[in-house]
Amino acid sequence: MTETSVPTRRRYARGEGDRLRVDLLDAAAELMAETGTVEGTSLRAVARRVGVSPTAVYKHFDDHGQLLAAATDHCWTNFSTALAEAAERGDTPFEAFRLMGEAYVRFALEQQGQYRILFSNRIHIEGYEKSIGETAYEGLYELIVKMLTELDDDRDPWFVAAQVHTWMHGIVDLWGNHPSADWPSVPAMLDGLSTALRLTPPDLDAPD
Amino acid sequence: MTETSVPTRRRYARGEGDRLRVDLLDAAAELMAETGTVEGTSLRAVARRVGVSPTAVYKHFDDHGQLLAAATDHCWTNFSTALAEAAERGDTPFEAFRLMGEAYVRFALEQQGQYRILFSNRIHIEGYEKSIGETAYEGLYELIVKMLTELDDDRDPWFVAAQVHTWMHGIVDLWGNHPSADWPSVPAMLDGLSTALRLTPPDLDAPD
DNA sequence: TGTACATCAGTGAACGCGCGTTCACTGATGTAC
DNA sequence: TGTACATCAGTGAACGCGCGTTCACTGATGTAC
Repeated sequence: MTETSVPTRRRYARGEGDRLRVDLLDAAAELMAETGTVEGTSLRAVARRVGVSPTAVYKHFDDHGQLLAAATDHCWTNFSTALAEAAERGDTPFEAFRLMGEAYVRFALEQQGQYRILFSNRIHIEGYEKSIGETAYEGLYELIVKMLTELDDDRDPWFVAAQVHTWMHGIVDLWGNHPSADWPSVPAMLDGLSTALRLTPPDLDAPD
Repeated sequence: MTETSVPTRRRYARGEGDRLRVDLLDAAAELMAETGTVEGTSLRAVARRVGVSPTAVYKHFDDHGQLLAAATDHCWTNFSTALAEAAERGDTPFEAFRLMGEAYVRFALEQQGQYRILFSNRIHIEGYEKSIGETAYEGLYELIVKMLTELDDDRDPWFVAAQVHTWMHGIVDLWGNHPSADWPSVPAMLDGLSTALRLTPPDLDAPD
């Protein structure tokens, strides 16, 4: 049990050495996701998973911190992509909003480790100043502008976006960290959010 | 710089040895709060801060995990107390709700480390199964029951409590983890929450 | 077509460190006689 | 009032471990001549 069993890796051909960089990032993201902590992900463990000596990491990253920072960026890309793809499948902004919400919850629950790394882990790595997932946030902002327009609603879309984002984060983060507690269902909470923030299609608002 | 400088601690008198237990819990909570991680808080560091040898810890805790678990409970108590005290200062349930909300945000921002430990850190310590801060949650639940009664509102208080809690958590957690992002102000978000969830005093609801 | 050589993709041993834990101990102090 | 002793509140050295990082190296491979 717990054999070392290096997966008999073949070295990359001459000129393809940069591919190891990607392998290291994937492995680091996996490990960070499994343990749920960034700082607890050791350089040696990442190298071990790829099947390479710890020294090889230094060919691609200055030090441990740079490896972690790059791997964190890797997770941001995964998250933004998932949300953008979901939103694209909606025909109306309201549908897109709902699909995006479901994708958000799905990513947070299925890729719990990655989500935690992005939103529930303060990362203090020297030189790493990446702000909150901007691509994803811009997509949400645009959706909200469209919905408010259709609703003839003059609320500040930036404020509403902050409301949506904080609430969504609270839902999935508390659920992720306290799965045993007795929470309402996901659809119920998403419905509740749309209703409370008045982000439902116009025809459903009529019989108020 | 970074001198060892043991603070010339005097050993506790005979019969008072249990006080070291409390000292260790305080130091552990402090360290956990400073670094923001539970697992990263070493037994040796806790002992060092108290001014005692690592071995002394074993007189009061079975092992490293038990120390961390007990220190986490310590933080729960601090949090629940802060919220309960704030709520008591309100004359109406609506006032109490607002005060509790402000206390929640204050605790989360001022005692950021402690807050993170409670809500943003999954703790996997064998034998530690403490669920989410029940005392604090019961206080919130009761407040919501009172408010809904005064408002003649037949919503499920348990569902509304979950809405409030998830949203509050999302607000402070995102702010804590991404302080550089451009968020609305605390009072604005709290007002927005009360309004969206219709938890404002009855006389303010009239001119709808 | 052959061969010397620079380059590339790594390796392996070693370092000093802090860690959790165990073991045998020490020295002050209250209590029994 | 005196003293032996059990108890209590700790200590100090040692262990094996995984860590980040450094250093000198190795062996395959494409390229220049």
